[in-house]
Amino acid sequence: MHQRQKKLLDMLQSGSLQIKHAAAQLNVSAMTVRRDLKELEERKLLLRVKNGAIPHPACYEPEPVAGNELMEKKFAIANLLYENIMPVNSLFISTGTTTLAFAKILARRNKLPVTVITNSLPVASALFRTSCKVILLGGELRTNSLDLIGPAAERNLLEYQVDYLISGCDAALADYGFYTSDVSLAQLEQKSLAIAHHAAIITDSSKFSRRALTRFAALDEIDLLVTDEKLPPEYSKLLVKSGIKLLQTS
Amino acid sequence: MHQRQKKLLDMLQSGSLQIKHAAAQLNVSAMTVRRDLKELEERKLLLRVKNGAIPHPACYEPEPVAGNELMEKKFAIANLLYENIMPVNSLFISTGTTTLAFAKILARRNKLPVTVITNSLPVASALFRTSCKVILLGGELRTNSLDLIGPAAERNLLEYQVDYLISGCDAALADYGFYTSDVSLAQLEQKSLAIAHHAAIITDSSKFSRRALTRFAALDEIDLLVTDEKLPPEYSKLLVKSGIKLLQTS
DNA sequence: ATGCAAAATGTGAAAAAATAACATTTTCTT
DNA sequence: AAGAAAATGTTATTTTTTCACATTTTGCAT
Repeated sequence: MHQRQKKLLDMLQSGSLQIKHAAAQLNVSAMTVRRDLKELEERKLLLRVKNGAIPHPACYEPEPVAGNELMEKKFAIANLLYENIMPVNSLFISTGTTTLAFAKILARRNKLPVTVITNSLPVASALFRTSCKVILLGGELRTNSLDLIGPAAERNLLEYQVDYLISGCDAALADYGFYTSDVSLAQLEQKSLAIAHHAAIITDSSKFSRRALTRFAALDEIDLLVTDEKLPPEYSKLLVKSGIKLLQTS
Repeated sequence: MHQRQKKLLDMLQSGSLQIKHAAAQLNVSAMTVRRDLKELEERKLLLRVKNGAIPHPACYEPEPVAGNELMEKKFAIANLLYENIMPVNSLFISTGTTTLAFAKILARRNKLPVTVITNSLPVASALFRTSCKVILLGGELRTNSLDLIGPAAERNLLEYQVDYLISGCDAALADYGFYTSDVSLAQLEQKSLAIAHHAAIITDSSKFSRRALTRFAALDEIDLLVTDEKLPPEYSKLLVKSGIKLLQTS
């Protein structure tokens, strides 16, 4: 990396950076600074804002949001869940983009003191400075999904009890259960089922009829499923027959 | 808050927001959206970027400091520490703004696989997508300082051993020791000293001759102290006499 | 209801910033 | 040392933002 780009990152460390100021300090034209900032932004090292740049908010989302359309659907689902389970005293919110959407809705709508246990940094951060008390499981941080899994997280989990487990899934019902593509995560999900009085799964309908690596829950372990309106009827029947309360966005 | 502003925040939840798009969707002029965004930005609810806005990224930063003079000093100190202890295999990085500066330097300069244990979310997030393996202690999240303290964190800590402890302090040497103003944090710091082979404290010289609530370390428990050039000579002598290696920025 | 004041919103001009295209300088290779 | 390639600077163009002011809406007292 160019020496000058390193200096730009240095300047950024103290919070933010203005193009004019940086150009003067480095004795180059504003255009050059712009070009550097553009390159550094592409490498996810910073974020350009009007007039300059700020450090990359790496924490904020596991993935740099791609499909807004799907996200809106997820928020609708999360919102429906919120309206149907609140108020509760304690929640476990698992890792995932749909569960993160739920956390954000909780952050904005809930004014009561709720204890939230989570293994996801984005979820914890979404509840930053809200009325929620947040307990984060410890363990090894997976830096792609920004969550904590593994033996340490599982040990921590067993010290708590919650009213509701909120979880997503990568695949549903293929052979009657809920699946995730990560083995260690499945293990953690299984243990969270054990500490929760009720369990809800939120997922968009595209996950049905898919398969994924590991099953973490059988049908009768789940109390509530929230999804969108496009769920094929054969699945609805199956869910209802298994005693799962089914909610769909309209 | 105005209904429309709530809607804007809603749109933002899915990642980002474009002024034109939002104006069309809300049936108002772009100017009105701009005005709303400006107001919401002042309330720290979002960040305006070219053409729109993104959610407020400061989630993992304790304070959204911009252009802090003291911060530059902290980076100089942290940098000096980096040059003197690296390479190591494992580190415990405690919570604090100076230790966060160290984490950022580590993130940028280090290319080797280092295991970092921390109780600070900002530190964990600074090491996001680096060669470092990050272990986060579990426990209750303090949402002001974004760190984890308490019994759960302490229990977690005891399962590890590290080469170096990196810690800051709120006060130093008043009656020969290192102090913090938070009792639970002091307790955690004491335990981290027990699991570390070496201990370093990084702090600016303004902390000397101050007092703070709780002592977490005696002089002989510390191996290395890094501070700036303004440390009064009587303290240097005292430190060196206690066998502490002293480093000062120039 | 009516009129008035205050607030909110819209409009177009002006300023500022980002981009693009092109000119110039520097660096590297042979 | 020449030429190509890369980096940087300059200027023009486009886009975005801001500002000032006109218009509409809202709230409230009469």
